[in-house]
Amino acid sequence: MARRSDHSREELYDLALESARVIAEKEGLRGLAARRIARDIGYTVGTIYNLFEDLDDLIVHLNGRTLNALYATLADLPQNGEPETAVRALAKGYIAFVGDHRKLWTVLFEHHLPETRQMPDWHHDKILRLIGLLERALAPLFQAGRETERHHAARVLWSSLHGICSLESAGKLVASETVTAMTETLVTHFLAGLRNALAEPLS
Amino acid sequence: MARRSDHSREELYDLALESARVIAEKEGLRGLAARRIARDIGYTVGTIYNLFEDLDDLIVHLNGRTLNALYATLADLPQNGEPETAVRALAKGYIAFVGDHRKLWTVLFEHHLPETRQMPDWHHDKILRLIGLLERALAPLFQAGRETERHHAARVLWSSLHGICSLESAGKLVASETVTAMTETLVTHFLAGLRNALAEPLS
DNA sequence: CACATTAATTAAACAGCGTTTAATTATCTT
DNA sequence: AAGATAATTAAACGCTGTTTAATTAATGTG
Repeated sequence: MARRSDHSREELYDLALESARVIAEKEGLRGLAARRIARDIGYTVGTIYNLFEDLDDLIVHLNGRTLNALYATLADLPQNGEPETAVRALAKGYIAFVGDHRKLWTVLFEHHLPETRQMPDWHHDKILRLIGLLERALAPLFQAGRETERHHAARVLWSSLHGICSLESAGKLVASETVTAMTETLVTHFLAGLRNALAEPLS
Repeated sequence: MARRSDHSREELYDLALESARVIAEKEGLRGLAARRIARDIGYTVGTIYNLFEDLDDLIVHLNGRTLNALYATLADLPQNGEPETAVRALAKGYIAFVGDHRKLWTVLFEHHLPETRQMPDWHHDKILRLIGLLERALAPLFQAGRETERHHAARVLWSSLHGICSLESAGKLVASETVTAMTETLVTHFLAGLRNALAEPLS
């Protein structure tokens, strides 16, 4: 009924997010409830509210960890010289991550903060870091001084890949198309078109 | 306290979904509550549950109407001969729809049924009908007998466009990139790459 | 027209939710 | 040892989705 020294603040924070992760992997956003997480870690709701602003905040932190995990799997991928192979490797890794942690990944994009609140900066940074991997993969295609275009192209690829996985995962594509085949088509044609455009001196 | 003949079943169904639409446009998924819709239309929750299986079902029907509205705005777009211009027109219309009905459109993709349940067939049909617009726009690029490839390419474009709007709308792109610019890049390079691949007799 | 049936509607209840509050008490500071 | 700090709890508030039994209006039938 009062201060316990069973766990440090950091340990509690970790226990809560780990419990949230397990729930999310099993049941998605619908299963994520403050009281349930509290019960899981052997505390009461109040402790959750001592650790996090509210449930939205907890989920944002959970999503931060998901972004970390995604980065970890993509960051140590072999990044060859050819943009095509590097981009394909990243896409393959991304798709594999989605397959291995479907519900967790879904929470990442299914959860929306109320519009009065915005994502913390560190969340944006984690996303930037991921897109940075694509930018690096694309680098050989762009001359120095063309960082803006590279930046832009990486975002288009990132978003498109997300869209493919997202619709497929939500069953909103209705197709027998596999994510892999669609991504292959995207990467092939987009990069071909991009290469071609960059070869012409016009733009 | 019993049967009223203020409205027919169809009228009630319509009132409920219209109320849901208004709420969703203003407050998104978070505002959608069975009791609130009931109150809005001057009935009690029980009536909502007499009309719909549950709240998920109601939202699926709301999303069906959103898909209808989207189709209505895209279907009567001028579809010129050139795939590039037709696809661009569709993309522009799509982006405009998202801009005009952001929250409503977000509900469409933010809402996920529990995995034990699946979307009704008519929902899939509405999506197929939309993708069909893209397939038609791409038609001139493909020879007869290449419907599978056309089908496939349309899905890739559709998903990519969705991804761009989705991440931008959720503030998960962090960029000053406008949706329009990203879509322009996507369409340009993807179609250029596609055209090029189709010109080569190899595949 | 009367009576029986059907079906819409309601109020009430249940169990859960997010969040806040005041009280308690273990730990930390002095 | 005493006082301040901060973690933890139980309890409450108002909300939620959903189900239930009761009510009664509309409908079908003789």
